[in-house]
Amino acid sequence: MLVNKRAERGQATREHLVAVATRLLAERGYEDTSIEAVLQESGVSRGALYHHFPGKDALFEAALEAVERDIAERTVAATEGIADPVAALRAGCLAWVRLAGEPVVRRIVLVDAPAVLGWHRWREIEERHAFGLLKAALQAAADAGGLQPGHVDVFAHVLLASVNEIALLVARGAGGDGVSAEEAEAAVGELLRRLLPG
Amino acid sequence: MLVNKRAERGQATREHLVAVATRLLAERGYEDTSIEAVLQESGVSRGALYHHFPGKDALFEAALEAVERDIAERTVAATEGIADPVAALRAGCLAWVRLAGEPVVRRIVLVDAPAVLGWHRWREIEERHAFGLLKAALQAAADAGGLQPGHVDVFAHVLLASVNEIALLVARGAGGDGVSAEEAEAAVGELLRRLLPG
DNA sequence: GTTCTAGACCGACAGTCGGTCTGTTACGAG
DNA sequence: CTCGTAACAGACCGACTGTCGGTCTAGAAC
Repeated sequence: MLVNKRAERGQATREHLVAVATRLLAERGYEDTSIEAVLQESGVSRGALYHHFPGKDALFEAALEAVERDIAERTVAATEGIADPVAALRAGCLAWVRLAGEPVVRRIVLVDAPAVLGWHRWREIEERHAFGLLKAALQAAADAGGLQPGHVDVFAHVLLASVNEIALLVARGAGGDGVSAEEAEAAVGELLRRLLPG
Repeated sequence: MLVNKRAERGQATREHLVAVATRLLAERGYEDTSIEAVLQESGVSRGALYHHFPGKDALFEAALEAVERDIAERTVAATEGIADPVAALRAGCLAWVRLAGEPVVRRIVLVDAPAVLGWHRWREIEERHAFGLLKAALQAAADAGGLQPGHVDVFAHVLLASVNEIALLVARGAGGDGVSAEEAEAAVGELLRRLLPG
């Protein structure tokens, strides 16, 4: 073993930082989460943090990656075993709407990420995770919906943006003036029925 | 006139600050735009700025309001004189996609606003401007599209999120790996055709 | 015309934050 | 045992946001 105890401990510190950062970022948002607070809550020193991450954005990006990996995994779990492409797409979208209701996902993935990393970089990361799954599922369902191959990419983006918006509507609805979870799921169904008729 | 020259000058200072802030915010984004820079570029003193705005967020919000007012006005200009509700909706969406291609709109309205003001407050402001128009247009077009009244609100959000996403896709496309303006406008047409069949 | 008021404006200052830099420690290779 | 290096420590720096006491001047009051 070239490295072992040392690398292990380093990895542990890194993961601990990401875990603490993810929690604080979800609670307070990027701007109101200070590096100082992350250091204090994690008990890690300033030097250690900057040894693992070049800056605050990088720490945010690591947290984002962790959240994305988690929700992508949970989304595929919700669709596995479904043979029909359209049904699988529907199940995936519903699972996504439910997941995006969690504050961690909402704040980090949907609200802060575009502003912190830029829209371009944000979509690059999503493409490697949940959005990649969605695009593949839509590709598989394209024939059934009479969707031209050239439109699959744009419609994948449209569908992603739509379910994200619906998830945020549900989150707002917790206060009363919004949309209930049932209404949202009905809306997702209606949306897919209209986007992919047939 | 109870107040005149004094209030006039105050208003001018305020508007000047908003104008300078809008430009800088569009160029650098919220995080990289310092109050210091706004002060320097505008020639206004620190005290004057904080006399007009309680903080950086408030200055951002004022800039956002100004941009929203502008694009709402330009969007209605693109739809006036169109009698058919669906055609008016289509024209409005196409106008919006074109407007959202401008860096000022993209950066301030679409990328930074949700993170700075929070998603909820963001949509409140949009509801008073461009989004309000869209919802009204969709309401008018609901019958033609066989849309249930209960779904109009959610679908208005879906449509807004979709055209925003398409606009951002076009902006990315300027680099080459994205979507051309023609493809985007075709996609908007196709989207509306599927959302409102009939 | 003098006085008074209040809103517009000023700029020094405090506190915080992100990031840097110079060490120090200890694991593991040779 | 020695040495190199990854992991860590924490003092420090420049920049930034927001505050606070004070100044100036247009117009009201008389």
